[in-house]
Amino acid sequence: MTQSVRTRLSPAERREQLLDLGVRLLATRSLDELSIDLLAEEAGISRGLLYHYFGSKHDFREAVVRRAADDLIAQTAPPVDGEPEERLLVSMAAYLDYVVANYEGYLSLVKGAASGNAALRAIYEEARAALTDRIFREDAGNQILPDTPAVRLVVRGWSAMTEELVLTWKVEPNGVTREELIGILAGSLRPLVEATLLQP
Amino acid sequence: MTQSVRTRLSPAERREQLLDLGVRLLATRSLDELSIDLLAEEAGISRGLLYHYFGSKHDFREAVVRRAADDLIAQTAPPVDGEPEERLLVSMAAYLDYVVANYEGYLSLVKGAASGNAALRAIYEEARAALTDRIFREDAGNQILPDTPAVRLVVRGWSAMTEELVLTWKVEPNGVTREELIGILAGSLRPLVEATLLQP
DNA sequence: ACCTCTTATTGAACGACTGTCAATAGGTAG
DNA sequence: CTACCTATTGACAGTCGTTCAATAAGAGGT
Repeated sequence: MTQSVRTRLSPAERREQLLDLGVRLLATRSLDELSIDLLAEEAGISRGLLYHYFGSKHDFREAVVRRAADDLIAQTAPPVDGEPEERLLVSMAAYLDYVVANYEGYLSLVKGAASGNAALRAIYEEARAALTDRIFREDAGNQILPDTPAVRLVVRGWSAMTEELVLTWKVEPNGVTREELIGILAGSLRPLVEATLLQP
Repeated sequence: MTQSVRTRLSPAERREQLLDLGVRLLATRSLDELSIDLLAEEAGISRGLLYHYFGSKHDFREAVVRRAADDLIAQTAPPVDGEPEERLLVSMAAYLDYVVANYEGYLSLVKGAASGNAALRAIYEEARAALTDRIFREDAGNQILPDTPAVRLVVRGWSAMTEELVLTWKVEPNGVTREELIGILAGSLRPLVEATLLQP
C-alpha cells in the first residue's frame, strides 16, 4: 500500500478516496481506533495531506460519520405507495436488512454518536429524525399517531428500542426469525402509542 | 490542589480516593476527557502513582465505570413487598430519579459503555441485566412475562426505550410531568409483551 | 518537446499524552 | 533513635494529533 511515487489527484477525487476509505475502515475498527496514522498509511499518503482536506481528526471523523448516515437514510427509503401499516412493515424490513448487512459500520456510527462529541451526536440525531419523521408523514392525518409531546417522546423511545432489538438480534437471534422480529417491531408501535394515550 | 509535601496513604485509602475522584470528575468531563494527567493533578499526586494502582488508563476507567454502575444498582433497589405492578412503578421512579439526580455521571456511564471497549460494555450490560432481571423476578410465576426468547428480547428493547426516554425527558420535558413519564414507562411494558405474544 | 506556473503533497518539528522504572522518602516497628 | 518496608516520585521513551515551509506533479502554453 505504500506509494513510493507521489500521485497527484484532483481535490474532489482525493476527498472521495479518503472518505470512502474511512467508511470502509469503520467496518473493521471502531471510530476512535481510526487514527490519522492508520488512515494515511492505508491510503498511501502523508499525515499532512489529511489536514489539508479535513481540518482536524474530529472534522474527518465527522465527515465519515455523515457519509455513513447518508448511506443509511438513502438505502432505507420507504416505498411511496401502499397502506400505512404495510409501508411501516417495509420500512422496518429495509432498516433491519441494512443494519444486518452493514453491522460493523452501523455499530461504529451508533457508538460514535454516543461517544460525546456534539457534532457526531447531531448527525446521528438527524439520521434518526429522518427515519422517524417518515413514520409521522406516513400516517396521513395523524390518525394512528396524534402529534403530542408524549407521543413524540414515545416514538423516539420506540426508535431506541428498535435499534437495540435489531443489534441484539443480529448477534443472538435465539431462534427468533427475521419475520417475527419485523412483526414485533412494526406491531409494537401502535400498542405503545395507545398505552401512552391511556395515561391520565 | 498541588501537594508540596508527599503524603503517604494506605493502599486502600488511596485507591478509594482516586476512584471517588474519578467518579466525581465524570460529572464534569466525558470519559475520554478523563486523562491521567488531569486526574493526577486533581488528586495532587504524580502520574506514576496511578499506574501503580491501576495498570493502565483503560483499567482505571473500567474501575471508575464499575463503581458508577454499582452506585446505580444499589440506589435503585426495588422494594421487597407490594403488588408487582406497584413495585414496577416504584422501580421506574427510583431509576428516573437516579438518572435525573446523576445526569452527567449516568450519561458518561452510557457513553463509556457504547464507546467500544469490551470491558466497559460488559459492565454496562451487567448493570442493565441487574435492572431487568428484577422485573422477571418480580413477576412471580411469569404470569405477565413468560420467559421466551422473544419476550426476553422485547424486555431488553424496553430497557433501551426507558433509558432513551428518561435521558431525553431530562433535557426536554416538553410539558410531560414526572408522573406521566413514570406511568408511560411502567405502563408500556405489558402492552409491549402482549403485542409480542400476538405475533404469529 | 521543453518550460512555467499553480497547487497538491510532503516530511520535519512541536506539544500533549500514555506508559515504564529505578530512585526517593514517609512512616512504623523494634 | 535507627532501620526497613513500600508508597510515591520524576525523568525518560514512544505514540499520536497538528502545523507549516519546502517540494514536485502535471496541465497548459509556446
